[in-house]
Amino acid sequence: MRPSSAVADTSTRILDIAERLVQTRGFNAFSYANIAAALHVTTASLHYHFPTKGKLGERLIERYRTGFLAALDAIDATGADAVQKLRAYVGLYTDVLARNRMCLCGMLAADYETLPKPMRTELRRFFDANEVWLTRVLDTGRERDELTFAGSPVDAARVLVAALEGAMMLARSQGDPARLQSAADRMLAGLGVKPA
Amino acid sequence: MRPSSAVADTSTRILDIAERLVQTRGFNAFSYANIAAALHVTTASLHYHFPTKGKLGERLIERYRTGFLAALDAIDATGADAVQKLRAYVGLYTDVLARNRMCLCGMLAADYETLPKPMRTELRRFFDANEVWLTRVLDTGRERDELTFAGSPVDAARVLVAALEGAMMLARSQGDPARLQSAADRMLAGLGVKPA
DNA sequence: GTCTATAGGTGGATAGAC
DNA sequence: GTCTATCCACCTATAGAC
Repeated sequence: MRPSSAVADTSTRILDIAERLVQTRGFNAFSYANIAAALHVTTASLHYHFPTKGKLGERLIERYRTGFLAALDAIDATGADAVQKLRAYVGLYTDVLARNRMCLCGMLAADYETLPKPMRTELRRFFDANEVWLTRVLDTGRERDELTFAGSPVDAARVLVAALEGAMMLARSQGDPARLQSAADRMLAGLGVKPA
Repeated sequence: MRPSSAVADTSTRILDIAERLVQTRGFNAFSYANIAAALHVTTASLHYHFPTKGKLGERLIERYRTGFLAALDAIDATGADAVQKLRAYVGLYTDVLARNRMCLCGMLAADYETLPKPMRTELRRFFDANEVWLTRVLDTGRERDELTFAGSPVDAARVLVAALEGAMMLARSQGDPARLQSAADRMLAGLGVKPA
């Protein structure tokens, strides 16, 4: 999920910086000039790698989704039970906030109305994939009596994502990062996960 | 909560238009030119009423909070029980989305890092006041056995707000407004509110 | 791949006439 | 209160040299 510490190529470094800017400021509040300054190059140089801001945005979401899904695969690979998987899933969100960032796609969801169509499509893909994974974990977990909750797994998955995204935003603006973990604990409790 | 249908003075009309723009596009994606065009005046004229964009933003949040708190007072005035109050509270959010808007303060929470200090202060005030009301309803409701939930009322209030704000954003970007009500129903069920 | 230079547009904001 | 005119900073993007 985090950029490699090895020296990366220019495109990657551009994406790393742009990602941080979107995660903190939003898509409409950063510029090529911001990236150029951080990278000590000119804005013309950036356009060689990403012809338009929209294209840069598309690659940003695509890469974020890939990294996120890789993290979900890694959780699956541990062979943990549903409870442990959910705790690890929540950890992906708390880790982002711990680095003083918001979820890239949560930020872009707020910017949705102003995004070019291809970015909107990429954004939907992220939340769809996220939901698919979470729904499967919830469904399987309940079948195995590791989890307890009423209603459909997909609805439970959606409200969990919503609560995490919302809590992250509110935690920042209320100046209290601990509220994210607190919200997550409550949501997990509602799924039959006992306090750690 | 909605602008009066009677002819309003210029300052009010400016706020009405700016409010809609922020609720759909965010604070950094609207301009004085947008408002001027909608109002058929020049941007210079707008600066007479609101000297800076930051001051306009402050008044926007202040007015939104006042309207929101008035709506909460109206809910209290009905003398309804906690269950009915919570349903009415959720209705405030679904009404906003039904008008193709986001919560003004949810949008500004995403823009938080880029906001001038006075706007940040106003924003916190909104969520604090919101939380105080909701906490009281939850606390009283549980005392009277109208609600059932574990943990502190304030934590329950916070996660409910987070879920509603998050669900509103996701409902829009996933093109499925019904997800907000669905998320709300789930959250209320977790507070011991039986399906309507 | 990165640069200089620049285009063409939009941003928030102000001075001063009416 | 609203206008015209204008400032200057910033924006995304391109052309063409190196």
